[in-house]
Amino acid sequence: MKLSRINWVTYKEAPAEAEVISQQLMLRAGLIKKLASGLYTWLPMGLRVIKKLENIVREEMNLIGGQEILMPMAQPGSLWKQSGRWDQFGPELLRFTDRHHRDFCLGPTHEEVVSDLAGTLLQSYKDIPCTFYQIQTKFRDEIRPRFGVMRSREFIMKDAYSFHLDSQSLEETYLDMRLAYTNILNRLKLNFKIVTANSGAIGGDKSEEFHVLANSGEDLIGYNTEFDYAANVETINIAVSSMTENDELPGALKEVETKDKKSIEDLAKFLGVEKSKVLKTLIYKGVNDEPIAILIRGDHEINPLKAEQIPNIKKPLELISQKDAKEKFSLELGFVGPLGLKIKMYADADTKNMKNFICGLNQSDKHVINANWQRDIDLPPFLDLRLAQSGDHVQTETTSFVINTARGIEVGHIFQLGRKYSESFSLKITDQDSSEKTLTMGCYGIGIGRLAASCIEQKNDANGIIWPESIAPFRVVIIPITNKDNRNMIEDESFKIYHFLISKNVDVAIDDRELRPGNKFADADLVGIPIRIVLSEKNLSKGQIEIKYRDQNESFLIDIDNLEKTILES
RNA sequence: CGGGGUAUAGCGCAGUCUGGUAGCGCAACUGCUUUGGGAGCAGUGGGUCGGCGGUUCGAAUCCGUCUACCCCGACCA
Repeated sequence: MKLSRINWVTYKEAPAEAEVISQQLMLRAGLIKKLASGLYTWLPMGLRVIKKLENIVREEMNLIGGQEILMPMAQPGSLWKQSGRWDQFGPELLRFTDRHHRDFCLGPTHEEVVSDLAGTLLQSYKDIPCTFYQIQTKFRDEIRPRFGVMRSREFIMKDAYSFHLDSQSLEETYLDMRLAYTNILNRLKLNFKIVTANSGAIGGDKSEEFHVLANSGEDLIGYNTEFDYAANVETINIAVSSMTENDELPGALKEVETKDKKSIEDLAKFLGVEKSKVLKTLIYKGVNDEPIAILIRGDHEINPLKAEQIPNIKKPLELISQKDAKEKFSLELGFVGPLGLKIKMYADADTKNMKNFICGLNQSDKHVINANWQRDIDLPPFLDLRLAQSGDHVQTETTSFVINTARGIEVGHIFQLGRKYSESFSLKITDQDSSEKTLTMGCYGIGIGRLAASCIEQKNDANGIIWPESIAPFRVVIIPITNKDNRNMIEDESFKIYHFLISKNVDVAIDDRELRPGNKFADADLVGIPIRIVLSEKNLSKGQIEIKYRDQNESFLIDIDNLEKTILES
């Protein structure tokens, strides 16, 4: 490709709204253009990256026997009502009606459509197991699109669905898929972890997420490398209290003025204590308008997935509003505490060993110090209700250990769905013995745009993107350095090399634009082309050309005769 | 959905308080010079100042209203 023929514009400055490095560099390097919140156009240079990524994913899917299909993005609402997700999914599902007033939605995922397909395509035990996949645009009306293509509303995703007679067959395909995803991420040279996960809105039995480690990641992962353990903190059950019992003697319960100290942060600072000395009381909505209190240590956070297990609590978990608290239940938020509180209470297990703690007194601007269980407050049920933190102990079947935490970008998610959809869509086949059997399913997703962004998050420098060779927009760029006297000669030599590399199937671009060398170097670095070949009069006169790899600092000279060997073997 | 902010040339911004000829840098275009890390000189084009309404002799600027975009929060009482 001649770069003079691509409409490619680069910028020295990123738009002010670009927050994370991948978003800044994608915009600066002319890979994407924003259309509206969470909607991006892939420009010619950027789409080359996407197409290469898609092909890597496609190759790995085909290797494990996946069959590529393409399903519609607009989906009939009737299918979603059949699965029950029309009501479950919430406003992320973009709904609309057609001219006949029929309900439709834009597909955020395709379990319904593929189930409908499987109902007609799969008849006999001979038809399974099988796996369908597609690479397609999804739409999710995200509450807050962010970070460029990392969390956009419209995005490209590879989604795959497998059908089986029994869980053993499902497990086999699941493991194939797990390996395929591992291969994909390895081919992109990404540093990632496979973590056990919650299946969320998709539903199902077992699931794992693939997280690319990056500080800009939106998820928190608890891990222990020694024990080969990694899990989304949401799923981690905390086995051992991080707080051992102490023999502190109970002090006298005492009321304190705490004017306007509504947050734990302010309160702890005001009283000169650690946040862990404070018992936090959170009031959630219950199913029948009856509030429920959760007590937790001041330095801990509620795990919504665990809290939603509390009987009669509203799902999804929702705190009551300031207004309702005051008007309906006479609660002064910020000063609520278990002392004399008349509503149903549950406490996190880690509060059990707290002694002489601080809590609200259910009056404006007042807390108490030296509160103690039993003496002052009847024991509530103690449950594991909090999010795991770095330093927490995790108990597995065989052993226990301490975890660290890291941030991750969720690029892939694989599920063993079981029969959730096959039952609502009556997916049955005839078995060998002529009996009817209900199918079981798996589903597997990987975000294409998010993979591209992840690569940039993990590898970049002050000059721009450092792509892995497998997905760079071009693998090699040739830059001729000319002046008016040697122009024809240098360009001839450059095009000779260009055509030679094309004949060897090398993905090569030549920078034939009317620019000074500095601009060409800057652009090549910014867009992250892995190999740069520079032709200059000085080196050509010795029969040499200069090679520089994007991820190394120093360039080196080679004889032109050695070009093929150098490029093809690198 | 709640809170905060922004909207002026393709991008980054000033001008708004105190109403009076719409500016700067980068980018683009033309010419000349230059050609190993985002060139220099000279010149050129590009704006209904987010939309609508109001106040005023006069509005980017003041008032009202709508819209879009961004940030924080939406579980920390």
